[in-house]
Amino acid sequence: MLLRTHFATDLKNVQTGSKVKLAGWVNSHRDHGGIIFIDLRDKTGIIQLVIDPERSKESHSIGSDIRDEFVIIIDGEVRNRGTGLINPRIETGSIEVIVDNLKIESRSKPLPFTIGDKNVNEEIRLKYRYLDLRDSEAYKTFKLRSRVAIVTRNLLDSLGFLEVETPVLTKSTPEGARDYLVPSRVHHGEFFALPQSPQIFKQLLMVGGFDRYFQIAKCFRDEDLRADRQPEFTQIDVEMSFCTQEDVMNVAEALVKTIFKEAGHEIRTPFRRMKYNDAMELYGSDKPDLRYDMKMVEVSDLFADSTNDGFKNTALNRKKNRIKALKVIGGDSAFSRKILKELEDFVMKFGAKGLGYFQMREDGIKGPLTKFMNEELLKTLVERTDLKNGDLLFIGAGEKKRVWDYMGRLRIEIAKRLNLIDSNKFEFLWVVDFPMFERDNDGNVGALHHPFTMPKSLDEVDDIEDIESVAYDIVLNGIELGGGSIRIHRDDIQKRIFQLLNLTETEIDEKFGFLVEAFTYGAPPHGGFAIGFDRLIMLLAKKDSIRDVIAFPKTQKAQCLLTSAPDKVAIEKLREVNIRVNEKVKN
RNA sequence: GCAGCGGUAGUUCAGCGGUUAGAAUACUGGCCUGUCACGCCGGGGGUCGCGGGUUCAAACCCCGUCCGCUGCGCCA
Repeated sequence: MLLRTHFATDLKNVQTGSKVKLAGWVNSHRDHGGIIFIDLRDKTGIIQLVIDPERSKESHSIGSDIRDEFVIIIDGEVRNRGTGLINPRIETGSIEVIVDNLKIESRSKPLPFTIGDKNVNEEIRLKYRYLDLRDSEAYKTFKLRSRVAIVTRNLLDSLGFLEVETPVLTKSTPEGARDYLVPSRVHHGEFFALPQSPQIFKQLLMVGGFDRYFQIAKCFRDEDLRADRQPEFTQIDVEMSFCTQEDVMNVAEALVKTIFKEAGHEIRTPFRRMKYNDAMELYGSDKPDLRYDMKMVEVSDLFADSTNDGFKNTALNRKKNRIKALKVIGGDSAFSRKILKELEDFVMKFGAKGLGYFQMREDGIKGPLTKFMNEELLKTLVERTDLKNGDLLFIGAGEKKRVWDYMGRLRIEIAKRLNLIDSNKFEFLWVVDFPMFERDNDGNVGALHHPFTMPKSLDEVDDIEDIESVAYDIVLNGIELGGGSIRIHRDDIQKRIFQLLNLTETEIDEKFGFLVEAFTYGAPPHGGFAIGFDRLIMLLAKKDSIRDVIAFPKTQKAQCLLTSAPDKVAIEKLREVNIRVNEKVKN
């Protein structure tokens, strides 16, 4: 026998007078002493139940005991509500179900918070995540997530991609993020690592001749969290053989287009493209938000002739430094002295020594820096930046990476403050031609993308940072949605890259020997991409936090408040895996 | 690791050195046959995150600590 015949909102399409069986939660109840109203909720929505003692005395006596969030199962009859009794605020507001038989299936204690109340602290909502998920908006979000996963599988299947699962217990590799480690019971003192991505395995699948692979893969990185970063997350991982960068981009675009269509958005392909270097010079970011303009303008040459030694010396070393101007249309009136100070403090957090500015007024260009420039230079500056009355021009000067970074951040900050961002827009962009290597603050050379990326050339160059790679990122509205590259498929090139990354022969052999060896047995040229699945859903669902699109997310301290994981384990279990825990030592 | 904000009734908040710590809502007892956040009358409910200090007196000031959020570092 069925426990229910319909979901709540199905009843819109049911003949009045039909006998139905319904099941769900009591969303709210209104007991008038005589008649009782219950709003019954299931995953589809709400339907009003009426319990009338004249119809069913027994149901009425059970019904008077009912409280919110009880789980009930009822038999009843669908009927139209009388005139003036229609509730336009619910989908089923013109009908109701008169109850003939009522069963309380499961009782509920008073809830710690009201279902759907978004003002409740996240801490309490995460502890009772199963209650938070009862909200219909959460259901909608996860329905979207499910749909996107399904269209992803269908599209990639239709393009000849094979879904393959790669190991979760795998090998720790030296580069990249911190690994989550899993002790081996069988091998004393040895550990598995959880994969940061299936990168190496998917390349080995190409060597295995699978030609086209995909996976909706869980990835793990033991790094500190952000609003859009969780320690375990999901990516759509794709790899293909005998392909060019164009082939990979076509697949990625087709996939993104299909996904957005499923979410109700028609988007145009192909996406715009921009070289990494242009992105940095114009927007100070490798993931520029193109929903608003505000490009940076190079003004080093003008300051080279200024009478301020600081600016002048910065300007003269064009290889190392930049002086960038950022125009804010109408910014002179929009930004008070106090706000200018706030913006200066803002950029100084990111290493700026200060923030210069010019103001365009009725009677000419003003500002603290005008005294260092002659009329001719000021005139050129106004022309080059197309400065109009009422505009403000910010000037950032210093080491180029630093200037790119803080002026890029300033651009975003100003766009937020002036409401320049159209939240309904989707601006896609391919950022291409990434550098192969990058030096960190200590001067150590690392791979910008990852060490399996094909360099455009390994010929001798002045600076290792000048070597470009066949790598590309998909950027949407200033967020890195995903990225990929053409990979190295030759053992000699792969070895050379590891050497340039200062790995010793022994390290290469121990950590990546199996990969390099695989390339000695006939490896096809290959490449691919990965898209951050959670971030993608977050954007489509217009959520501010990745936690809203993950069923059981972790807090910023990487804990699960629902299960209290991670947790201590019994000493016997530790002994079994040959681990002893040290006392906590401060510093 | 660092910075900012927050932690007071089940929940959301007010109180910011001086009676017995309040409000709304939730909960609960009673009444109520057309409500839809039902209504009306009554009732109960607090480790003011935790520990220490200053003070005649601390939810309030100081120090430490824990937790949550946002960001920085970190995240090939």
